[in-house]
Amino acid sequence: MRLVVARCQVDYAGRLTAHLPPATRVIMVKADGSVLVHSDGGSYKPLNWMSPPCTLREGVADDGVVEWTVSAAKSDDTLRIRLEEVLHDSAHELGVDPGLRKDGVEKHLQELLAEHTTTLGAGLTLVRREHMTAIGPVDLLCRDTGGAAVAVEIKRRGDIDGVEQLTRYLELMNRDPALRPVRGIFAAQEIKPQARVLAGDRGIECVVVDYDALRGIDDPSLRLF
Amino acid sequence: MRLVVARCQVDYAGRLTAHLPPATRVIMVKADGSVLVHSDGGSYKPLNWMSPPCTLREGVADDGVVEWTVSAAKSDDTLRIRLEEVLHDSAHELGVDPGLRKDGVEKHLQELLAEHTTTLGAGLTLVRREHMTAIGPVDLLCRDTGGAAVAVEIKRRGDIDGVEQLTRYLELMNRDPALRPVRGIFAAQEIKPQARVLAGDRGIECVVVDYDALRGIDDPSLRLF
DNA sequence: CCATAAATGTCGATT
DNA sequence: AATCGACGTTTATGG
Repeated sequence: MRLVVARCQVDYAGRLTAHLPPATRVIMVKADGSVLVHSDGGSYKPLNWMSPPCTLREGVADDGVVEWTVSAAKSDDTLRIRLEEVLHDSAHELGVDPGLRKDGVEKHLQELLAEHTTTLGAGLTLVRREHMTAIGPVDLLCRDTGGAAVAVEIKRRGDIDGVEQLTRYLELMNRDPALRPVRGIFAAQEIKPQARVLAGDRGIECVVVDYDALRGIDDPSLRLF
Repeated sequence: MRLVVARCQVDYAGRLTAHLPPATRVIMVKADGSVLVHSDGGSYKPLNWMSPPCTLREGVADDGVVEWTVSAAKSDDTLRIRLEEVLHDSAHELGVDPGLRKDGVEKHLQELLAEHTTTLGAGLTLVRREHMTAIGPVDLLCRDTGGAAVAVEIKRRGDIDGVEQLTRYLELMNRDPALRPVRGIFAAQEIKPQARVLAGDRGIECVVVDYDALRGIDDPSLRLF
């Protein structure tokens, strides 16, 4: 890992073209050759970058300024960095990273809801998780007290896309005489207004689920701090 | 901007929980308090991070190890970094960045296609760009040689979402007696097979557009290098 | 300020 | 390798 702080100008040409006027920035060159140009604000996204696999070639422009040309290996994407004034330049041996362990995403929410289907509606019972259809798996297939099938789509954030997805499943499942009629439930920690409206128009019920309550907010073993 | 290279352990708790075992990494602390933890590989996304607005508090753990606690201002997201061994620590004044200029995204593609509607189909003429409907603007509204309305949805990458979007517009527009019948064209630089199949099923025509050809690939003033 | 759509999205899983 | 869906998405844009 090489860290450079420099007054620089950057140009990118690839899927789009982009230009950064001269200013002082941090340039990160990773062991795999990838390059990140960061400013002192914004969030984790660099102003400009080149993803691996790529190669860095150091050269000198016509006016004598040091210039890096970073070229992608598979496409003709190119990043050109003019280093007008280098304020810091250091290299560091980092080694291979053991990587990140995650917990708490949609899969976990699905597991919890599968075990607590009544959260979605009184009397609902689970038939199976990941019920397969021709166009993909439905998160939960349930039956209500009347024995009718209920397809459940689970999202962390209930967006319009999720409603469309569930609509496609329902359309398909309702062609199956063995299942018909199938109604839909759209379950999420948060449901966007537009998604709610579309769901209503499609006769799909919306349920907002409380992840922390399901997980058991009082269980101290699940809290890090 | 502060740059720290250190053997560290990181824990995040917020919308999910995540853990990084001890290893040497680069930690970037930006002027706005945001923190990025980078390894020596991967792409531009940090292993862990905290977005602004947030505050960094430096403390010492029970075992004497220096520990940073970064807390988000608006949520209770927390990032905890145990600095087991600091190999490098430097601070740099960067100043405000003038920002990025971009060119070549969807809007530009839409401008180009608006001026060259025949690329989408022989005899097509433009009625207007950004034709407003109750659920949002249709990229292009055209008429064909027979005078029938044609709604065009433009994407850089033609995905299933875009087909769904156009479908919603068409459904709505076909309820309008003044426009009916309206057919659809899905235009993109690249169209995914699944999107193509769905479009076919909906009676929507797919057109792959060559951005470079439209822009005029031979115009040297548009080439950076 | 809230809501939605785009992104040089990135990332992981699965075909 | 290609495709698909999720993401602590982030970021820009319009109401």
